[in-house]
Amino acid sequence: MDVRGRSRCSSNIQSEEDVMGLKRGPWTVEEDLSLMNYVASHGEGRWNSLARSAGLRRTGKSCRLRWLNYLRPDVRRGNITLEEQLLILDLHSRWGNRWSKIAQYLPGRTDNEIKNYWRTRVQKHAKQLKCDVNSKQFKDAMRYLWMPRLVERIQAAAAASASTTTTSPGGSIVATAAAAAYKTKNSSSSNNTTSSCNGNNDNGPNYRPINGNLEQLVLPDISTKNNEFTSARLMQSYYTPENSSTAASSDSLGTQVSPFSDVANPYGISVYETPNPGYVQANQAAYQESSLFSPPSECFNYGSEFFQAMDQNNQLWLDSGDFSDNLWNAENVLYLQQQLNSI
DNA sequence: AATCACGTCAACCGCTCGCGG
DNA sequence: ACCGCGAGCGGTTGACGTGAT
Repeated sequence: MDVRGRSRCSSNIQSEEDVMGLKRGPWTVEEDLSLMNYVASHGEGRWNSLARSAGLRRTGKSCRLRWLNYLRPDVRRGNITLEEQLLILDLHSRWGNRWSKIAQYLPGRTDNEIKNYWRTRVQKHAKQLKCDVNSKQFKDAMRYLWMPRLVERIQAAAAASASTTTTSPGGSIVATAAAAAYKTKNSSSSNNTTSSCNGNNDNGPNYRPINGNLEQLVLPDISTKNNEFTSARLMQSYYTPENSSTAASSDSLGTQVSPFSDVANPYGISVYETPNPGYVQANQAAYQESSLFSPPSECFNYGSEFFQAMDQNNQLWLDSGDFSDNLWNAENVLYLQQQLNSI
């Protein structure tokens, strides 16, 4: 349990809330248990009345947030994996700050967590490079430098994992999907590369297997609420349980046990099970075509020089330890700054 | 040991949207 | 068409942790 002692509320608001009988700030264990027990027996929704009925001196908003971001059984905690980083970068390039939409493709991760990751990690790197996180330069640096390196790291980890027959921690997203989408997008329409960040391209990711081993990897549209069941079934067909390398059957829909439940439930209480949002596993081979991340030269006029220079600097991208930290070390940042400034 | 600076992330805020009356 | 309410979303805040000095 990681309830920190916070009292961030101003004294004025605090006193008003006290008058109203409402509590703010960090949740106590007792409050968590009350909320979990109530949701377990009555389900989610109608948060204001839920708060009252459960005897919680909290706003409905607060209850909803606490449940969604912390108490939900399938909330996944821990570091953002390389695969998840790749997905976040890719999906953010498509949708921008649509955190909840991005979170839909990272099972167990909340929009809040993804948002925090973006602000604390990605924006920090943009700051280091002295360019705006929304600038084309930074986006291209992500797309053609950061993400390819992430893919390489994922491949290396997968190879190492295969050789030692260990499994990926936490059954995390097998995010070759993002790279597969990359491949598809970059090879089919180079213009998308530069237009996908403005919100016009609001289609769902079109993750397809490059090698064709999997029958279908087009991620279904999960944004439509009135076809939730259909979407769930579709996604279930892409769902890959932890430690499995093949797509799972959809027969267990509705009784799917979250692969993350062991680490997600802070109190070890099984509240209820929901159809687990599926996720895509594309074949690792999707990455291995040499032209995968070659920047389409027509998309941005500095591409060839920028990236040839990168390729020529053999030492620059040699990674050890944490990928992102290594990639963005002082030397690399300086080099990137020089490249960006020369554009 | 004390202090400072910075990163992390849970929680709150304000706003928008959708729905029912 | 309008209104009120609940739900959800993105942005922001600030307490806490941790490493550096």
